[in-house]
Amino acid sequence: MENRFTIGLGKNYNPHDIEKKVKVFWDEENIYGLVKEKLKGGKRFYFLDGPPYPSSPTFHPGTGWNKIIKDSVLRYKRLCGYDVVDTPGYDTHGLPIEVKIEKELGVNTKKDISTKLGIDLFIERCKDFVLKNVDALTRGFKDLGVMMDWEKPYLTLHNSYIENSWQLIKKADEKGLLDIDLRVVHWCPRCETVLADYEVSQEYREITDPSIYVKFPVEGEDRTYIVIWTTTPWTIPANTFVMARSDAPYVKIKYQDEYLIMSEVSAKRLFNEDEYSVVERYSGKDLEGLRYTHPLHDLVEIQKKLHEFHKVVLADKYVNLEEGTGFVHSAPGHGAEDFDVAKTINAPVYSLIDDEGKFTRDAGKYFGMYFREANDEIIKDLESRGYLLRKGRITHRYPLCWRCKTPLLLRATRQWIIRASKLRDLAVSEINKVNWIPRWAHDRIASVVENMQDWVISRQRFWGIPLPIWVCGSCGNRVVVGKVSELVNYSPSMYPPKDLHRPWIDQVELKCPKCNGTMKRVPDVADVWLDSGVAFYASLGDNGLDKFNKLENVDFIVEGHDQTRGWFFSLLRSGLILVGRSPYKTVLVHGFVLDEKGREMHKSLGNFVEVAEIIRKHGRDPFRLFMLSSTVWEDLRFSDKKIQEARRILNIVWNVYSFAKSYMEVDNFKFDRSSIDRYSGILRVEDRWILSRFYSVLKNVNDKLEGYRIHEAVDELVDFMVNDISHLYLRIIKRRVWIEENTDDKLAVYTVLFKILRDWIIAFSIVAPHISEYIYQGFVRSIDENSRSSVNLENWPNIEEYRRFHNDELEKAVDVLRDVHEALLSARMKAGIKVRRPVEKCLVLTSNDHISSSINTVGTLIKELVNCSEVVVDSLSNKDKYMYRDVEPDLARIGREFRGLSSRIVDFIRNNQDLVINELTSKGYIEFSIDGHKVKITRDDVKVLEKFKPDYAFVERDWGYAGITLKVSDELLALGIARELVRRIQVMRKELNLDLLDEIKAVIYVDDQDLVNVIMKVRDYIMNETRSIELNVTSSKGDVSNMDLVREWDIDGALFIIGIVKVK
RNA sequence: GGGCCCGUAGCUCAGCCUGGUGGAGCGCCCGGCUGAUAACCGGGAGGUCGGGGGUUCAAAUCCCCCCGGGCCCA
Repeated sequence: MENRFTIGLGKNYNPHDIEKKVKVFWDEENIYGLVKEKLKGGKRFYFLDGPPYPSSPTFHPGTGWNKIIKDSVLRYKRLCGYDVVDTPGYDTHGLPIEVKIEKELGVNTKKDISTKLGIDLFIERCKDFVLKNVDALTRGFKDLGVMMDWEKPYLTLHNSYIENSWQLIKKADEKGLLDIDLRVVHWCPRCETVLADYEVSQEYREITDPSIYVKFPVEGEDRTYIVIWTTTPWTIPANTFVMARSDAPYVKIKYQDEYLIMSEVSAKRLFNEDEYSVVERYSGKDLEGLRYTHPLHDLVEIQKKLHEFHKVVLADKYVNLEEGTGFVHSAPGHGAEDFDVAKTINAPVYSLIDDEGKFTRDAGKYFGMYFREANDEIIKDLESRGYLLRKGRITHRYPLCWRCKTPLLLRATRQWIIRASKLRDLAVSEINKVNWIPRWAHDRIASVVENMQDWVISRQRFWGIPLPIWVCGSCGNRVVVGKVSELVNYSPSMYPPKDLHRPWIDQVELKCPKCNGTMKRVPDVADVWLDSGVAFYASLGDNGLDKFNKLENVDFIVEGHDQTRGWFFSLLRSGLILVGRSPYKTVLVHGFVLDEKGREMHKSLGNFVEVAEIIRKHGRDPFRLFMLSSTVWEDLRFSDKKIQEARRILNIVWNVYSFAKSYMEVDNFKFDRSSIDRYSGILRVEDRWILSRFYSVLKNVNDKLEGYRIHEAVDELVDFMVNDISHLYLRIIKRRVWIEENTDDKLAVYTVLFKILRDWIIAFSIVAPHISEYIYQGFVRSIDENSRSSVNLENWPNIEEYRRFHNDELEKAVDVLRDVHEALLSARMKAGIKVRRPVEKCLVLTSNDHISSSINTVGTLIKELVNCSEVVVDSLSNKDKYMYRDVEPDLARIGREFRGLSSRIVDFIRNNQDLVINELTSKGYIEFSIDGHKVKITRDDVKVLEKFKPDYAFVERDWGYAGITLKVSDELLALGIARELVRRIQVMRKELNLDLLDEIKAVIYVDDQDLVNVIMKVRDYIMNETRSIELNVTSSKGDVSNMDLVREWDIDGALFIIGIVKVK
């Protein structure tokens, strides 16, 4: 049945092959559908996908990481029996897409879209573009093995989504939070729309602007001026007043034949000391109300209305003395601070720039000029009138439009806002109820929330959610619509448009309930943060809010840390407006994918790596393992080498299952659930250990996954497979499974091994689903006939089944075993004795009770691993049995101290070693006389060396010594040679490509009758190990011509000729 | 300018919350294994734990300052 899932010896791990087959299997068998069916009615787990922006058909590796993290969590929850909400989403509206379509169509202005092209065509193109990209992205995500409801994603462009989103605005209106207000906003004159502060901050660039000092004539005083400084001459026509700082020192100076008023520091900065003289001093307060005449009042129409406000206004907050003149020229229509101050003095707010960035009629002479291009003209006019004090250029950081790189301008406009600042306190308390992982994510959102501002929701564009606000042309009454069906209430004869986008929705006119007048929709669309912010209920389809209320809250979201200020915040804000609380319970934050050097990956930097390319090169599972091993909330450095490492780990996984499968298959082993009980009485220490160990691993993995510390859980799983199963357990049990009969002992091993391997691969499927499915099909299903049709239909391993095996002491004993094992191998190495050669005894000298009792527990394993006949634990106090001490005189010291007597003293020490050592250890010194001279030797004059008796090889560790005996009995020698011969014959079998079960006849020739006799003693052993039905050992060169393979071997200097032939 | 994260072996990173002789993998050098074999095992070299100060018997770990990198915001 599982031809396509072949596992076994000789089959290598090939990710591409495996992944392809598994994908076909999942599709053909509709595994996703079966999983959904299985989980239907289970506990709900509401996961909400942060919708990526489909502006391109390919995605960043970071987006891949994002989806893979989500996938691992969802897979875990499904295996645990949760009926998960796994709808993927796409954030489909917004200007970047409009800009792309504009480029495709070759239109440059907003007006072109509405007049020449037609909004309907434009919207259709946006939609087509988005849907095409959504398709491609979905294929890409699916290809990574991400299991979500790809057939039914939520798109913010769906009618149901738009309709759901309207409820937020309606709710805001009901709560009295919706308003229309004059706001100074960043405006892109090319896109002709407002930008949110958030959008502005993304794109500051160094640009060069004029830097001018302008003289504003003081009213009623001859040749006297207030001096201001600006880098935006185009705002001067809109100047309304001048701000000063009350506590700052100002001066009136005489410069040439004029009088200039400015801050004291700026005078010093602008002029040399001998160029001017101070005429009068003021503090800012003294200057309050000082009136001036606008320098271009006769050229600018609107200035006629502004004359009464032309005076000095105190505004300490907004005037800094480090730059400029201490006077800030203020145009309330073009500066946020100016706007604030204007309100306090009831000054009017005029913006002289229109949507396209051109001066309006109010600007008089400058009417029709583009704002930045008017700079030169304005400077020229100021200069010709004698009002320009200085001019220069300055390079400074200036905000550009992040989509089209056009320099922005500040402009007062009427915008729809939601007064979110009123919800600030609620927000602060709500974020404390959310589980932020890691904890510092809370601090980050806190700093965002504490500054929560009113939310400008309107955008003057096309491709977005239309604001559901209708205003009456006659009486100004406004209506906010929360559902399409409500439209009919206002206008019974009306058919709602099939598509709720502009321009179709614009044609819907309602009858004013107050005056029967005609109500038209406001032309704006919504800020895209409204789109994604309402996803917590809008993504749930028709009547999303009702469904959300049933689910209670979003259980889990995870996005990159850039989304703190983005989606996490916008979801929260929308939740507060609509349901008065945080809409999510747990937030996991993940890092960014950077390139190898830690720089951001960008196509423009040339360090961008396509996901498709990674998959082609390494495979999906290695990529997933690599990403899921990385600390979730820290940035991840992309690295080919690390992916290869991940692949190597998967290769070990593969080899373990391949090993297990080969043997279980040969023995026709079948697993059934009761067998673990049947064999529990005869389990060996290693079996009990690995079961206990798996309990501990499972416990840690569960804890870590519940806390979303995914990378730690993955580490734990991988470490268990590589270090506990592959490196230790398999090595220990190898001999037990080589036995040919189906002994209970072997069946017990198989049972333990199978159970653990089955449960492990189920757990691992959340990390590497393809190889896990493949192994589940090729290994688990062929040995356990009661298994499910897919690993995805399994249950998460039940830790309770392992609890009774938990034995902490045993686990610690095996830690000791590892330590001692390593020390003993090191001792063998020191003595130059290969592991293949058996030794008589392994010795452990220690006074550490934990070490000695542990060895008593696991001593049999040491015998197996170190290849010795006996393990002896002895107390450290008995070490004299194995070692002796030498005293080595320190010649330099003794020579210096005793001069002529030195050589005789040295001789004495060397000839009386025992005496010297005893005296030195008991008293710390020894006295004797040479030629009647009294000599006192201390510990410092000699070195005491510990040496081992020649029969032993020891190494030192912090707990004592580990060693082996070097004397070898004839029997052991024979066994050693046997293992050398076995190994060579195995190599030859391999060379002939023999099957595990094939039998051979063999002949061994060696020109030494003694060796022949030795070998004859272990002939049976050799035959058994090599599956030989006949073995001829001889010292006479016989006939080897009918052998399949003949080889010469050099073993410890003796020449052996071995021939083998396969039995047909 | 502010908030947060990171800085540990040649490279990539654990360890830090809860102070007690600095670890792993990769790479390198030497050796071994050979019925998992394009796999595996052992040994070795390699660290001023970014720098400086403080607390403490004891600091990679806690506190303060500084330097470098990143993210978010001004």
